Amino acid sequence: MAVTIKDVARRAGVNPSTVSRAIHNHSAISEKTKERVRKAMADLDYSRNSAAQMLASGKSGAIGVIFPPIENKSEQPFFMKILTAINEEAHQNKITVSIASGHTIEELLSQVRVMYQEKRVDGFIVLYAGEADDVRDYLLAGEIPFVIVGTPIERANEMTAVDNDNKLMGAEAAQYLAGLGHKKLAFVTNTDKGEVFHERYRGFEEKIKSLGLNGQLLYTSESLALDNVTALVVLDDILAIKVIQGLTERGITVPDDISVISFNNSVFASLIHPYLTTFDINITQLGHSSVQKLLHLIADPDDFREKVTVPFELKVRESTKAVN
Amino acid sequence: MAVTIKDVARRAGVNPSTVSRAIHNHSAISEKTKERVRKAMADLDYSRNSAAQMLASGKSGAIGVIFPPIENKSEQPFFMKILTAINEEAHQNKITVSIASGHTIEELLSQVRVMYQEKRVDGFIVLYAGEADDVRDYLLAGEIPFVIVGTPIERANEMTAVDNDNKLMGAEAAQYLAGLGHKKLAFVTNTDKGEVFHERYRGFEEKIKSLGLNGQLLYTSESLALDNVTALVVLDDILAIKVIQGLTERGITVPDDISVISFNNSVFASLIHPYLTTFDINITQLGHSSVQKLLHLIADPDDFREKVTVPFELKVRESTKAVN
DNA sequence: CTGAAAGCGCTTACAG
DNA sequence: CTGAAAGCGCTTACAG
Repeated sequence: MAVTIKDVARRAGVNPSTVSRAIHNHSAISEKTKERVRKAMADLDYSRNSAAQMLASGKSGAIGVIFPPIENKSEQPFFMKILTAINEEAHQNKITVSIASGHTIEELLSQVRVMYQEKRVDGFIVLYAGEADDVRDYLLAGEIPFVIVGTPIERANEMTAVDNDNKLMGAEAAQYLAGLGHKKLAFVTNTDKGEVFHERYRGFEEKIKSLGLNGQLLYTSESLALDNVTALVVLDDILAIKVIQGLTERGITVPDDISVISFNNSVFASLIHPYLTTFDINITQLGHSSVQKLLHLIADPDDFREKVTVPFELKVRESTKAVN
Repeated sequence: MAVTIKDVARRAGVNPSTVSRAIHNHSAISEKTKERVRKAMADLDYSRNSAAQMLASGKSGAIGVIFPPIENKSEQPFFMKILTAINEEAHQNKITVSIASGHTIEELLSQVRVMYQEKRVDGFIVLYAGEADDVRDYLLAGEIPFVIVGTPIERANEMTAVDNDNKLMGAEAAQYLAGLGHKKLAFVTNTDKGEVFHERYRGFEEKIKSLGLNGQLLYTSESLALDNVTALVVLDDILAIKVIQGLTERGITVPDDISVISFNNSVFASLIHPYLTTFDINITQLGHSSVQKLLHLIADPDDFREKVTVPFELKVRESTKAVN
C-alpha cells in the first residue's frame, strides 16, 4: 500500500539501511547517494511510518503537555496560548504534542502513566508549578524527562523550570507607579496561595520599602479599605477588571482617582475601558523555551537542570496615570 | 528492559499470541486462560508498547484535534473547554489526542498531512466549520475519517458534523424576550460572516416575524441606533460585554432600560455585572459526541455521515428583565 | 481453544 | 562509504 523505505531503496538502487541513514543525514553516507535517495523519496512521496521508527529506535517523537487538574482552565487564556506556542516549536522540530488533562490528580496521573509506559511520549511539559503533587513525584521518581512552566516550591534544583521573574515584575509594578508620583499603594489579591502571588507580592513589598513608600496588602474577599491609596497592583487581569468595576460602583474612577496595574496582558486587558496597564509575560517564549529545554533533556538525560527566565514587558494602557 | 508480551507469556505458561488475544478479549480464548494472563500482566506490571501495536495492527490509537488558523484562539474559552472534553472522552476509550494548530492554512495543512501520513493519528476532529478550506479538502479527498464541530456550508452531506441548533437558539432568544413583553428588538453583531451568525440571526428574524414583532439588525461597527428598542440579542458574550459598556457610557442601563441576551455562556458571562443571560451551548457534550462519532467512523469508514445536534440551555442571569 | 510462524517498516551494530 | 542481517514488540492468518 503505502510507500516504504524498501520502495525508496529499490528506486534509488541502494539498500534500505542506506536509505535510513540518508534520511537521518548520517555523516558516513556520500552526498551523491543522499541526493539519489532524496530524489527517490520525493518521486515516490515517501513518508516515514512513525510506528516503525518508534519501535526500532525506542523514541516516540512526541511530547506530552500536562494541564493543571483544575476546572477553570478554559477561563485562562494562558493555557491555549502556551499550547499553541508549544505546538509551533514542536512542529518545527518534527515532534508531535499530545495532551494530558483531568479534573483530579488521580485522573491526570493515570493519563500521564499510560502515555509514558506505552511509550507514546518521550517527555512532558507540566503547565503548573507550586507545591509538589503525585504527578510530579511520579515524573521525578521515574527519572522521566520533563520541564515545568512556573516555579516549583520544593526540590526546585532537581528540575528544569521555565518562568518569568515574578518577583522582579512585582518590583517593577511598584517602581512604575512610584515614577508616576504615587506614594500610597496597595497590592490586591484574591488568594494568598501560590508562588505567583508570593513572588509578585514579595517584589512589590521590598521595592516599596526600599523606596520608603507606603504599601499594604488587600484581599478582595473583604471590601477594599482604600484610605488615601492612589494606586493598586492587582494580581491578574481578571481580578483587575472586577476590582475596577467594584470601584466604579463606589464612585471611584480609574485612572482619575486611582491607578491600577495588573499582570498577564490577557484578553481581559483590552476587553473594556479603561484598558489595563499590565505586564506581558511573553507566553510564546515560555512555550518555545520549554520545548527546547525538554528536547535537550530527552536527548541527554544527564543534562543539568536549570531555571530559564523569560523576559516580560509592561504594556501601558489606560488604567494608570500620574498623580496631579 | 521493559516487560513485554513474551515475559507475560512465559509467566502465564502460554504462547505470546495467546497473550495478545487475551488482552483483546478475543472470544476464542477460554476464561481460565484469560484469567491466568491477566494475573501475569498484573504481577509483572505489563504495559503494551504502543509503537509495536501500531506497527502490527496499522492503527495508531490516537486522534488529532485541528484548531482554526486564527490568532485569537486563546481569547475564546471554547477551545480549551472542548479540548478538555475531547481528551476526557478519548482517554475513556484508551485513545490519546494530539493537536494541530497553525497561524496559516498552509502551516495547519502541513501538520495535518504529517500526522496522517506518518500514521500518528487515525482521524481528526476539526474545530472550525463554515466555508471549505484546504485542510478540509485534503481530508475529504484522502477519505480520512474526521468530524467537524460546527456546521459546514458546502458538501455538508459528505461529512459528520456535531453542532448546536443555532437557528433554534436565535429563535428562542427572540421568544424569551417576547415572553418578557419586549416588542421592539434588535440583533447585534460585529460580523456578517460565518454560519454561526447566519443561523442565529435567521432564527431570530423568522421568530420575530411569526410573532408579529419588530426586529432589526445592528452592527457594532457603527454606533447603535437604538430608537425605542428595548431588547438586544447579541452574537456572543464578549461582544455583549462591550455593547453593555457602550450603553452604560451613553447613560443607558442594562437591564433597566434595555435587556440583553447573548450566546455561549463563557467566562465573560459572569465576569462583571450585570451577569449575562446567555445560552449554554454544552461544550462538554459537543466534545464527547465528536469523539464518539469519530471513533465510529474510524472503526467503520463506510458508516453514514450524519449531523449530531447537541441541546442548549438558556441561563437566565441579570441582563434581562420584563418590560414594565 | 491454542501454538508456531511470518510480517508490520524501520534502525543499527557488524562486516567489508 | 555501503550492504546483509537481526531485532524492536506486537498481531493475525493458518494449522491443528
